[in-house]
Amino acid sequence: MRKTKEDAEQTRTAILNAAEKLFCTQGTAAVSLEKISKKAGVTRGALYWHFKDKLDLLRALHERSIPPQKILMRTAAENNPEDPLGLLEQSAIDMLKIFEVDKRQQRMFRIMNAHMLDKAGSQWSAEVNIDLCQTLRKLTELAGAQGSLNPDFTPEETTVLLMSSMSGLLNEWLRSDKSFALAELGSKMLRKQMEFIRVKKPTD
Amino acid sequence: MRKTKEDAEQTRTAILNAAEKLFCTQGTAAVSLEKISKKAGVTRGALYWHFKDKLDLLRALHERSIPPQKILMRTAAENNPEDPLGLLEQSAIDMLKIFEVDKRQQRMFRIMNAHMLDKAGSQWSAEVNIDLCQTLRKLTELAGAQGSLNPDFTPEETTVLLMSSMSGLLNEWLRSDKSFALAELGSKMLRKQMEFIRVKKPTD
DNA sequence: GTTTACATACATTCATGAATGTTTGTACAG
DNA sequence: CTGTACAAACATTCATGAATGTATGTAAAC
Repeated sequence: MRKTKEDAEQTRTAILNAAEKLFCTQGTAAVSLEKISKKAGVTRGALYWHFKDKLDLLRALHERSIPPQKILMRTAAENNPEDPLGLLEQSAIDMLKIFEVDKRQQRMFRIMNAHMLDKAGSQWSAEVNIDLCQTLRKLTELAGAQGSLNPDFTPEETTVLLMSSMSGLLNEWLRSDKSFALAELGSKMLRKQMEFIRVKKPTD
Repeated sequence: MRKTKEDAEQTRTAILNAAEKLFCTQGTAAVSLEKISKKAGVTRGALYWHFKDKLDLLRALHERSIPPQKILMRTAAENNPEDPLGLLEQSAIDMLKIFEVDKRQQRMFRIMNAHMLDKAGSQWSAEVNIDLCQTLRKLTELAGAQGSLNPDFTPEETTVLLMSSMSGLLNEWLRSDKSFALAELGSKMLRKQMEFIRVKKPTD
């Protein structure tokens, strides 16, 4: 039997990994705690030692994952935006590149996406998305204030469009079983979108 | 006690309505057949008379709903496309307008979206989306063949972009609790997107 | 009288959570 | 350095409830 702290931590992560994969493929409701612990090579006793219940497991999964939105936010928050829209575009592209190769992010995206309805899940997801929306709003409003935004679109509308196209792209990529090059096509799309989001300068 | 065929049909639709609302707000896994029948004002016996099990209920729900994709497809298939991209744009706008006011479509979109993982749900959803993709592909390839497509994008890429932005827009609209005018903003976005999807004709 | 359209009752499965048992690491006394 | 006490890290067992599915009852329609 294992007893050292390293081994305990190893068990914990084994449980988390098993849960992540099962949740991703079968949904959070369909997979029992026994399935998870079995896949992790332990019993339910171990699971209940490390986690209070299924929701606690989900919370832990959510904690250890770095959602793609956070990455975008972090990049956008760190830099001082002298060119908000350019920063936004680059951050989004970076996010796509990371998401494309990070299986954990992909799984968590699926899990949290499907778990939106189940009461508790909406809390975290909503929080994350509200944070993201506010960051985007800040950047788009800054762009609007400094006159680099196409007057056809308000900052709010721009935020909605960016949120939609990004989440839609990720969803479509996963649903189509990664049938296209995410970062490549996404970058192309973003560049074109930025063209009409930016102010038209026919004669500068 | 009710016994006529009308009454039976009425009971059936009452069950479907109850299921639709509960599934939409709480997710398909969280709501039991008893909750559904109770909300419908009947017992589980009635439910089991009309439907084999929960999946059969979902299938019936899916059958009686006209998914927004179907509308787009129908419109696109009926008309003979002399201007594929224009037809596509108009069809998408029509879809948005209908979706914006049709609560049933909104609920079904939520349900099917959340049910993607639960094995069986993916079957129908996948079928619908494959159908939609193929129709879009047909139109975009036609546009490509007749030279109205921007050479920067292949027909496949265009299909992906349209699918992404549309589904993303619907998702964002629902998730933000309808915080913006769907058809209005969607039309604006589509018009701009079509500008860069269409071939640039600087000197015609 | 036969089938429809249910309601009621019951059997069964299954996940959960708690309670308890067991083994091992670890600290400390001597 | 050795035995002992205690707690961590699990495994095992059990009780409970909830959901499901089925079997049966039954009144009205046809």
